[in-house]
Amino acid sequence: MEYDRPGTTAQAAAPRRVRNIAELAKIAGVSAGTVSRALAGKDLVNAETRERIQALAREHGFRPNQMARRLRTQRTGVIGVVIPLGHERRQHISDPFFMYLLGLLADELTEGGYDLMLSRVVPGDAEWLDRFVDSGMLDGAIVIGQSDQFAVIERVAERYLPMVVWGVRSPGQKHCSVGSDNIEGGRLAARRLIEQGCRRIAFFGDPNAIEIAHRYEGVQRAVAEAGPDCSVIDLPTHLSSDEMDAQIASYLDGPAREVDGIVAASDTIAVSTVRLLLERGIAVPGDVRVIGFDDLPLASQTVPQLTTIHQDIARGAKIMVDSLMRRIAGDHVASTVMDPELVVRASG
Amino acid sequence: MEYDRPGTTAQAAAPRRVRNIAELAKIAGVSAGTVSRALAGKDLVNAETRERIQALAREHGFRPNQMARRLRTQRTGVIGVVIPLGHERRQHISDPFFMYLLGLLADELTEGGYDLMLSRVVPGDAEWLDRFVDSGMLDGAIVIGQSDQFAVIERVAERYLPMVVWGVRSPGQKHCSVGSDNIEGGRLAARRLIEQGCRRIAFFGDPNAIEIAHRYEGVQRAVAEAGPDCSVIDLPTHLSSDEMDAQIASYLDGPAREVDGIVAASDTIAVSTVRLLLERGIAVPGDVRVIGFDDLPLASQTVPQLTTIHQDIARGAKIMVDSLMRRIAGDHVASTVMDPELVVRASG
DNA sequence: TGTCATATTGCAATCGATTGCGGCAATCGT
DNA sequence: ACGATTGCCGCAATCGATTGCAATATGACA
Repeated sequence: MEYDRPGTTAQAAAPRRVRNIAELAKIAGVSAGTVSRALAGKDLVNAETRERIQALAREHGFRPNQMARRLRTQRTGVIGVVIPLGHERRQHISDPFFMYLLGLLADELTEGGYDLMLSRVVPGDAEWLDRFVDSGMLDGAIVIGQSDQFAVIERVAERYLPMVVWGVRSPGQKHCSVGSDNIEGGRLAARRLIEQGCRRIAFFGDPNAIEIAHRYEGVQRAVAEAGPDCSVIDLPTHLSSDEMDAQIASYLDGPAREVDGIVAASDTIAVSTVRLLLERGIAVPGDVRVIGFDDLPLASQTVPQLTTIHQDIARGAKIMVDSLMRRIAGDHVASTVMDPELVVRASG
Repeated sequence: MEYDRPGTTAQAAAPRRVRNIAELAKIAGVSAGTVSRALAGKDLVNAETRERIQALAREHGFRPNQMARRLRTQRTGVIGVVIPLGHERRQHISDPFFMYLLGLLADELTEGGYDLMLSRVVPGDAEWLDRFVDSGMLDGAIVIGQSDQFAVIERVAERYLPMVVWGVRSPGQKHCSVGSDNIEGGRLAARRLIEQGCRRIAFFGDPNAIEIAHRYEGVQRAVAEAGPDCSVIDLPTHLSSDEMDAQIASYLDGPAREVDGIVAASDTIAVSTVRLLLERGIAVPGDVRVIGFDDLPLASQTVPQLTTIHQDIARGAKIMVDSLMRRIAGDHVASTVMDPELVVRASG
């Protein structure tokens, strides 16, 4: 009574793995070309043999090598996503804004049958973006944030069309960007503070990134419009996501001690700021009002919930992917600037 | 006086783009093989010609096609990262835990010269993982979370070695996993609640994912150990990240009305829970204590800060990449189980 | 000057799938 | 019954870089 003869069973259960089309062709008794067509489901091959070949492929666990297919077809089905971390000392991808946008992009792209290749780049030289788009692995590229690499992006955009960038649109800019009106966003934030009675306002953020610079500019404009009794505190710039807490603390204990309103360049900064204020016994929004930027999910999860400038990031992701698809198809697609909105919650 | 003759200058400034090695070889007056070796920096070619070719490549903006190189060398330099969303209805990648781990993995992998290919998969059939690892584009694979796909992962692991999985280790398991002792974590959380005087405890999470099931089991054990006056409230299971708020609310207003302690299956759930409790005028931790799981950055950013079970995710990421590298090299690497720790902050 | 070692470079096969073109047989039309 | 059409399939070139081996040139040495 041998129900299970080792070896025999194993062999039958798991046939020798087929590694390429030629092998499968030999087994099926047809040519490689036919197998290729059959697996692709083309109707140039007889329906019967097509199914036979597909069954054989399944049985032997065969799947065509994508690398070869892509080399031949010159189409990779991969979109590269890259964040230039030019203005950041330490190198991490785990910024909540970026992660959130990345997730949305992944959803949109997989929807369209594309894979997503993630590359974190710390621009050491001027060629980082060239290397990325010339890698020959990409059908298109998405750049998240211009950081301080505007010129580099501009140069590459001139010769590489299927590229879309999250960030600001500047006059005369060549590359296709999608983003919010950051100046207007900054202005909205500062106006809100001013309307609520704030007079000494601080901006927490690093203007080396161009988007942040725009937000700061918006704040300055709103303050200027408000008249001479209203002012912006000048702060030392660098606010890396690395030692953010310590730096914010040094602001709060130093030059920003006198402020009654803070515009944070991002929700992440706002959240930390609120927490540090509360730890010092300073009431939010009682003593100091804080306004964030982005309106990430976390903005509504904190206590107090964050008053912030809403960017429609989900729509932005959709537009980016859409614009990219059309650029891949050869269309010329213009930049998009979305309107930011003030969302009043509890912190400011 | 013609300083600038249009055409001539343009041609000199931007030479015709070279598309492949053969073209560059023709320009350089050597063979394709030599160009390949020169660009790879091998010392088989004369130093002088090597530099000449490299200069030529730079001048013409040429970079070898990675697809072809990878086809030939059978090495892609790409690690695939996939999250199976088996137990989730709606499909989004933007879960904070996943995003955080992904960021860390990206950092580790890019450090080692690898690119990262992201794939969000909603397992429709049993072949999703086969397709992924057989795509021929990957040197290795990282699976984040076993979801309800344990069996599938097990099957693939038996024939595909370079794969590492974030999640639980079960007795006799074939695949290489890295994760925390979730049962112990659940127990730690419940013990803490019990020590603080809680007697009616609820667990918020969906046990269809095996890790969550383990955490729940830990909670049950601790409660059982605490004696008969302590109990766990039974809740309807599904808690998708999609409509989390509404579901938590329905718990709080329904079956969990009487609880004095809550173990949340993740910090995300804990944060929402705390907020919803506070909105109902229920004090945390005064009336109800809440303990999270993961200890994500956001756990220390909320008010009140979250008491939670700490997983050393950064170390986990490092170990995963490390294990994967060694598996790619052919080593057999065992699973890793890390010890979770209770971090007492303010919520519980 | 002849022989042999060494330094460079060229040649051509190779990775694995795709696809235009041509061939062959079965079927159709008259 | 014979030429024309159609359906199905095979052949071989192709995508672009890599690499083992052969070939050539150069220099060293006796």
